[in-house]
Amino acid sequence: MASLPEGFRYLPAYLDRPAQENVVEQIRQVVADAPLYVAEMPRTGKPMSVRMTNCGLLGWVTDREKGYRYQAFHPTTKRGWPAIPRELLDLWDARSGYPKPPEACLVNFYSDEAKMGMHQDKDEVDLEAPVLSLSLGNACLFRIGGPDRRDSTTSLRLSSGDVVILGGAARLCFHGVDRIYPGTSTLLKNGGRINLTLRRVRR
DNA sequence: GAGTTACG
DNA sequence: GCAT
Repeated sequence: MASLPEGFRYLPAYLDRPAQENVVEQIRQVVADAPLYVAEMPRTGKPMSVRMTNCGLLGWVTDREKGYRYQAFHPTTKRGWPAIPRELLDLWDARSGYPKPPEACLVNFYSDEAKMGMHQDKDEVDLEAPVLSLSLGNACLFRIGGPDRRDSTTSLRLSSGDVVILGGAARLCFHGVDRIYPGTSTLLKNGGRINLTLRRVRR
């Protein structure tokens, strides 16, 4: 029986349905300004199955040439990212336990076929701040291990409205999304799943 | 190695 | 389908 790392917090059904609908509307506005795009793996240029965009002062991006990084503008439009919606800033204030505001909100859109390989979030300078994640739409099978890629892992089904926080020892633990469960939510009319992750990037 | 696949 |  594998155990979850210290600092991992799971808040099931943290947002009720009206609150989820509210956030989805805010994210629709973000996407209207900063369109979803297909990110590329460093060096190989292989496309990721997840489509992404960001809001906040900084956004996490990746492409073949420059690899993983944070930057202040959308890779396609070259415009600055839209602001993080107030509801998400409030969520951070309520649950992160961190005094400074988040600078980045990565918006990952998973089609019903999309996956995310096991990885660490380690492109932030400030690794003391937790990463706070909100799931919207179809459920997924989330998996988290330890700080070493070979560490044993635990799988967890995340549903719409669930919040997960990676802080403390969990902050640098490998994690990923093995599958989406199609048709498990009516929140998004066209299916799929949205994951929002709030991060503090700079000290 | 933020992908892909193969094997129990 | 799920763990690795």
